[in-house]
Amino acid sequence: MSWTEERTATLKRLWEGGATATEIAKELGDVSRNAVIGKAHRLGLKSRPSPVKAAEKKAAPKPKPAPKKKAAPAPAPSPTPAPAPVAARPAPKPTPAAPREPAAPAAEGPAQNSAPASTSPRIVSVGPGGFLRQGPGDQQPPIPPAPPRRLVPAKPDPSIADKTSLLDLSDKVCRWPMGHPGEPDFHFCGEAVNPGFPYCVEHCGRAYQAQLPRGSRRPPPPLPYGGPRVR
DNA sequence: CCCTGATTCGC
DNA sequence: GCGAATCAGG
Repeated sequence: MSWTEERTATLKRLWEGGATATEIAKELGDVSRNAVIGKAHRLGLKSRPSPVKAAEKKAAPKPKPAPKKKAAPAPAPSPTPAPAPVAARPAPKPTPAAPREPAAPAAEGPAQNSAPASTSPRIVSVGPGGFLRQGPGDQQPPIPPAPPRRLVPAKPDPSIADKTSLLDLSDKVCRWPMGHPGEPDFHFCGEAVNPGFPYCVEHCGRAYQAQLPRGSRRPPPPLPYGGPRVR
């Protein structure tokens, strides 16, 4: 297997979605965990909470020798002592007081909302999944929109004749994806939307998770697809 | 031991 | 560019 456009996109989506390299490899199939990691790095994605990261200590008693396995190059003792490597390390100082840009809200993904907005939220009611339901004249979504990822056009297939295809989407029907893109039966929910949301009431509950108190957060943000079947 | 991601390096 | 082998932390 090669890294096609689609496989690469899937890798990127899953990687950024927090899936482990093993999970991604399993999902993609025909690739090893190492392949996934290697590809991810080549793509520029990198560094999600990794176990081996604390490679920084004031006192570094472990300079990490040369565990070269193959073609161990000779130390090459140069005749010249090569002294005075003066400006070796300027000690990069990345400006600790990095000022936050005025606005850079991650508009998608499991946004970890922080500020609890102390002012009264004017909540009308709360939906099944804990999302905030709004009144008609109150059209400011309290939660960043567009949780779902990209919509992939499903091939015209007779098996989905009765299903809601990409072309059937409108502002009135639930856009929640059912199944995985590319699969023959991939379609959309199609139920009547919860007013003010792109999804029906049921899927609003999945798309908009209630902001739980710190410490009681559930790790796996339920993505529309990309992992084990969600339906 | 298991898991994880990071890195290297021959291909 | 790819990924097995290896390293290294939890």
